[in-house]
Amino acid sequence: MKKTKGRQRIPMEKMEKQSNLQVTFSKRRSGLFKKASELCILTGAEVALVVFSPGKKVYSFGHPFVDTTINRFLGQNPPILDPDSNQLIEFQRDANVRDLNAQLEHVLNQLEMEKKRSEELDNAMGARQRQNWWEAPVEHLTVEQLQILKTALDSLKKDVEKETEVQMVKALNPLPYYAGMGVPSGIRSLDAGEGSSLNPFGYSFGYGP
Amino acid sequence: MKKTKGRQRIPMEKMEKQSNLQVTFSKRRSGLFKKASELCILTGAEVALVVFSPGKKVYSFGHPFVDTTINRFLGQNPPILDPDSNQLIEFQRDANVRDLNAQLEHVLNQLEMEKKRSEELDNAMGARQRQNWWEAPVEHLTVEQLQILKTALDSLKKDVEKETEVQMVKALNPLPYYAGMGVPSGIRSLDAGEGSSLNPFGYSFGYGP
DNA sequence: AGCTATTAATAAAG
DNA sequence: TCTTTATTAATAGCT
Repeated sequence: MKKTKGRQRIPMEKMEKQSNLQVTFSKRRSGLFKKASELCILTGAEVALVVFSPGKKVYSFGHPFVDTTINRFLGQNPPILDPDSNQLIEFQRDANVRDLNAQLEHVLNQLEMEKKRSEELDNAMGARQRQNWWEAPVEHLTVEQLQILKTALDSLKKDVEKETEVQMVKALNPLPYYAGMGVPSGIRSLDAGEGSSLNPFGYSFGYGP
Repeated sequence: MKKTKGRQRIPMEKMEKQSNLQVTFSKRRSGLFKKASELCILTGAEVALVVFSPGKKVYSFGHPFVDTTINRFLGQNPPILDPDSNQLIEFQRDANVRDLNAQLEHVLNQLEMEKKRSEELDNAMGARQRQNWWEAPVEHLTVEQLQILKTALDSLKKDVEKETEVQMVKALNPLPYYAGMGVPSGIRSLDAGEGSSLNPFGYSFGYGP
């Protein structure tokens, strides 16, 4: 005997039952993000995907990054270099190292902005409201932490850049073309609640051996 | 007898055969856009999707519009927020810190994979081939550098996690902001060449020539 | 959060 | 590219 009715066709229209809507959103969002990442992996396409849930929580996915792709779409960024031909694995690896560098650069920039924003908050508004909210004047501490973080990232960035530079020289020698963009993708969610027990990126990639 | 082999499982990795890659991109792009629109219709979710093909042609989909959704994501166009809620700003910033953490996590994973790949290369194939390629046995040095990088990232990650943990506690005060539910959807493509005449959900490809 | 019966998506081939 | 299979993948309805 059949244990369940199994999948049933549903009309393509706004779901009314809140319960079903919620679970359907979760399932389909997962599927959508998976499809997006697969498209990137399979074809090397550049993708930016932003989704606001019915509950207004935001989820995003990007390859190589949400922001770079969006900026490019907005016509404000130069196109990312062509991955083109199938090449020696070594070169791919080198490209990936460069990607890490780019990614760190990205994170660094974000951090810079966060720091600025924190400082602005500290200056612009008194600590009163935030005290009410957190019961503690932790803003300065936060700024300091961010500063420390910033420093750490800076030195880290130097390391990566040094590494990258070496690799670049080696890679540029025998190869006539210049390429960037490798495997990396970025995904993030401002709220994991609706995303269930997914990894920090809100979704699991089929990376790895 | 079977006319075709039907669908076959394919490895989730970059496709090498250009012919297949092209057709796969087309098919999967269609599927992705369809899924995105279905998610909107079914759950009323707000979505922005931008895809650059391997050939750098761009396709986009948005509900209610690509731009509005992107702007909202970028925080440029904050939909009617509580005038007195600096909490929202605080929360946003906290969320961004969490994003940084996620990004670092991602970079870390990438680095891990790069390291593995390097080691595999060192073991699997002798340095002979790469020597021919680069004229120098620098592979070991690279691995070491990656190792150092890994360590640096690890400690950095701890820092961020600590910071994040603090912020999380403070931010456990979700504040979904208002957003109007728009009916219209918009989709556009800067290049119709790669787009088919398919139009399963009322979105159309191929503005312009 | 798991299961299973179905439907939907899609890799191959024409 | 468009159509037709033959399979695999996604997911609606339950628990």
